[in-house]
Amino acid sequence: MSAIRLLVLGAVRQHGRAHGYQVRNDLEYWGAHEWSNAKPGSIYHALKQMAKQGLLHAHEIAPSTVGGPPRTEYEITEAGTQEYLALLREALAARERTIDVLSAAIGFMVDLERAEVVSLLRERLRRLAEWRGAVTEHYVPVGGPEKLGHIGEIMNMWVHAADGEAAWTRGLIERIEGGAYTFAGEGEPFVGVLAEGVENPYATGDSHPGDIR
Amino acid sequence: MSAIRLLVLGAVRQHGRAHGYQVRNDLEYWGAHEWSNAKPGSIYHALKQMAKQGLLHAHEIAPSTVGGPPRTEYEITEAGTQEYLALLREALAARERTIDVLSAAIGFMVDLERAEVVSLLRERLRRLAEWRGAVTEHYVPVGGPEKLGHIGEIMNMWVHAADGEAAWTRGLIERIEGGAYTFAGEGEPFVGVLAEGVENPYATGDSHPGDIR
DNA sequence: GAGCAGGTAGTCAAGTTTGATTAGTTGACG
DNA sequence: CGTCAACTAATCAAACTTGACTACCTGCTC
Repeated sequence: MSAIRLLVLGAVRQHGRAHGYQVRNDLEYWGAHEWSNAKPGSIYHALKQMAKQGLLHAHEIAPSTVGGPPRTEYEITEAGTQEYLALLREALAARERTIDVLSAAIGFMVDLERAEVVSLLRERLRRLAEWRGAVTEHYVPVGGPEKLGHIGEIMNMWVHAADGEAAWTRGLIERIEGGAYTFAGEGEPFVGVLAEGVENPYATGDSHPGDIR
Repeated sequence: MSAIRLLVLGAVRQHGRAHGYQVRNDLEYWGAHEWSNAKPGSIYHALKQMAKQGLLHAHEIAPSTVGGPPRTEYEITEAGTQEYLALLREALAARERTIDVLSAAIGFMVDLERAEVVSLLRERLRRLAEWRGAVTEHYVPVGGPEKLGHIGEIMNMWVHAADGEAAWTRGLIERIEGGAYTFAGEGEPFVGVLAEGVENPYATGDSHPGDIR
């Protein structure tokens, strides 16, 4: 799974109704162009594709207000909401290799309820542990580990990565159980999109740091 | 950069001359189908593409020995070797987000000289530190970090990941400087491909662990 | 001796991603 | 008043990836 569908669905959903450029702006606001494949082409493609699949409803808008090319506004459908929640849950629980899907999922996690997020993160821990076991047990050749030579460093790296991720996940669980943040059904949600007409303080300025991706 | 070009170039190079199925088998032997996008389609595509670009030389082989579809054997060109080494160096030095490129690079690192590998890994450390600084400094909003809400967890995750990677990299540098493994120009190289006719002890058996990718 | 599991070698269509490019509008400056 | 830079909005071709599929042969079993 790439992060793009999750990001686009999440953006459209928070707006209620949004056209491609708005989505694109939100993703830039979130810094997604730095840590995911959120290029214009991918975003517009994802919108069209998901409209074709019935996850979004496309409204053709007359090219009225500012001129320029005709715009299409999208609205999330019931099927789209289901898909969004499914992607989000899977992203939180999966032992993902890429940081982009997990980043997106953390950004959207407050769309779920507190208890569910905790249980998804626990599932993540379980899968990390399972994988760690599989790597250490399964990839050791018959003649003992020393037969592996430098190849053993690959497994070492994986185990290291799994341990690091697990530690971070445990920390996050603790903070969430400790009452941090505001989740679904707990009142005033966190506002994560740009209001129309507000400038983006995190825009892709020249001063921005080395390519984060 | 995806890992596939590096993997395919490395495989062809170790064989001297190889056809698609042989490359495919090597990658499976290395477990690459578990942690990279090394599907048949991608492999054959990469071979053709790189032949078109002059990185590989394609020899058409009569469909002689066993029947079946006509095979093409590939040989790495001078340009291909240059590209391979460039990809390898970049993969070792880059603060990569994906584990697949780095896994491949670790597998091939002994094709370089010991001193160079160490210096590339130091460069990697430098870039990790730079990135860490950029994340902590740049992504803090005007009103202080508490304004970030749960979004701050994303940066927290990145910092965690960077620290973990740096720690592992330092460990690897230490082991290499301590004399571990056999690098280019140090005699008998490590044999990393299957000889023709030898069965693969790590084949995709049913007993293999949960999807590692 | 029919047929079926499995190995060998590769192709293909559909979907996705990338990077460049188009095309119009607005603001700013000399 | 022209024109140049930047913004808004989107498209396109080319490349890449995916998962399923073709086709052929060998060995084994019922």
